[in-house]
Amino acid sequence: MPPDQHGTRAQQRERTRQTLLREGRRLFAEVGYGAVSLAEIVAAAGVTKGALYHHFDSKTALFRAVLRDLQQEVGERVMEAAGARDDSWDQLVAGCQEFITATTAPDTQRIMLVDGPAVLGWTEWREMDEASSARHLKEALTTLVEEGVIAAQPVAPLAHLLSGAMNEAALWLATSGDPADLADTRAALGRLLDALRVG
Amino acid sequence: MPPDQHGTRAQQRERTRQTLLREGRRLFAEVGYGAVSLAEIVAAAGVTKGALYHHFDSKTALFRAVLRDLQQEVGERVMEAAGARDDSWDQLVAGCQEFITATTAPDTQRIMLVDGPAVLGWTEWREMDEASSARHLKEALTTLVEEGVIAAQPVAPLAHLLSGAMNEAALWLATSGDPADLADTRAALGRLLDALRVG
DNA sequence: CCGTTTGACATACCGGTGGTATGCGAATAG
DNA sequence: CTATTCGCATACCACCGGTATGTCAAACGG
Repeated sequence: MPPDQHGTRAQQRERTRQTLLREGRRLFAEVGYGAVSLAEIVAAAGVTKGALYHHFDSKTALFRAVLRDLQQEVGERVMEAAGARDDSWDQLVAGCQEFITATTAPDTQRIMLVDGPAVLGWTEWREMDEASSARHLKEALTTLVEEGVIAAQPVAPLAHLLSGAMNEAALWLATSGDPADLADTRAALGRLLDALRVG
Repeated sequence: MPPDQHGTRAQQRERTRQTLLREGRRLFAEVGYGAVSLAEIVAAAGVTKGALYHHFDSKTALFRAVLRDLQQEVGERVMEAAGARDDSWDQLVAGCQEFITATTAPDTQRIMLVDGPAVLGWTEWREMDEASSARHLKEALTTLVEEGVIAAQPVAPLAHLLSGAMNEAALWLATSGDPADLADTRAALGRLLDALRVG
């Protein structure tokens, strides 16, 4: 009995779970958490409510799982963009720019930035954000303080200010549609970041 | 028939309406929009659902009215704080600081910053915010650009970045509880604002 | 190979929710 | 004094999130 092919059972389970997550993400993004019913989600996934509640404890739990995946994806994109640079300062700037780009996708927005805090509560949302992307921001700022690139100061308030600024900017850019706004925002953010450097 | 005392009728109507708004605001703030039912609201107000739907079209409409009042109050506080200063630059700083102070009240937060965008959608929430407080921020920045205090640049992206930064900061400060965080945040925000000044 | 068990779902059902249609009684108008 | 308006209560509905139970094939032990 080698467990080489412990197979069809767990495979099917995972397939169903992924389908639920996929359709849930799509519908949450399209119409928002409050406006989508479990009946719609399970219908789109081709299963029933029984299947959904077999995989997730509640509608909120499904949303939480969707959000976690999304944040992980964004976090990886940010880390990848930052990792392509050598200088600590360049890593910060690249990471911030990539974050805005990644979260400007309209689908992602509603889940990550709008419904997330409302559905899970701001505290839990913050913890999840911290675990995925805000942590990288804090680490980058800490490194820069240690290197003396930016003035010595508590990094937590700074991280929150910057995180909030980028979130709101991404939200705005998604609705503006004007490509010039993206460039202007990047420029403005760059100026704000530059303010941190020791002169 | 002078309409001097067109009286008890409209008075009672307004009394009921205000009671609904008061209890609605309290419950929305305490447990959040999704977790409070209309039954609870009308029970707390001492009326029935018939009364609520006579005054408001829907649960969302009641929330919208509550949010509008709240934003107006915050907007007035910000304008008052700014009006106490003469210099344009001081007005901006005072207004920003007052905004953070005003929106750090835990009750206000959930309605204004968390549930607001999720319930009404980010677009409508932005329009309402624009009408109450973000407009003042834009105007202050425009004035400062005209006066040459800060570098010539599009004010819209800047306003969004700052607005988002302050929103997130207020959210964070409400949960941190540490008074030092407030001071640190003000200092950090001050440094970011200083970055805008022409050297 | 076969009975038994497990587990991944489907089905049936429930209390409660936002929303609506209607009824009613007092304040107002004429 | 009658008619009408209107602020609100009552009764009711479709639907939603959540639960309890049933079902049938895959996994397993012998």
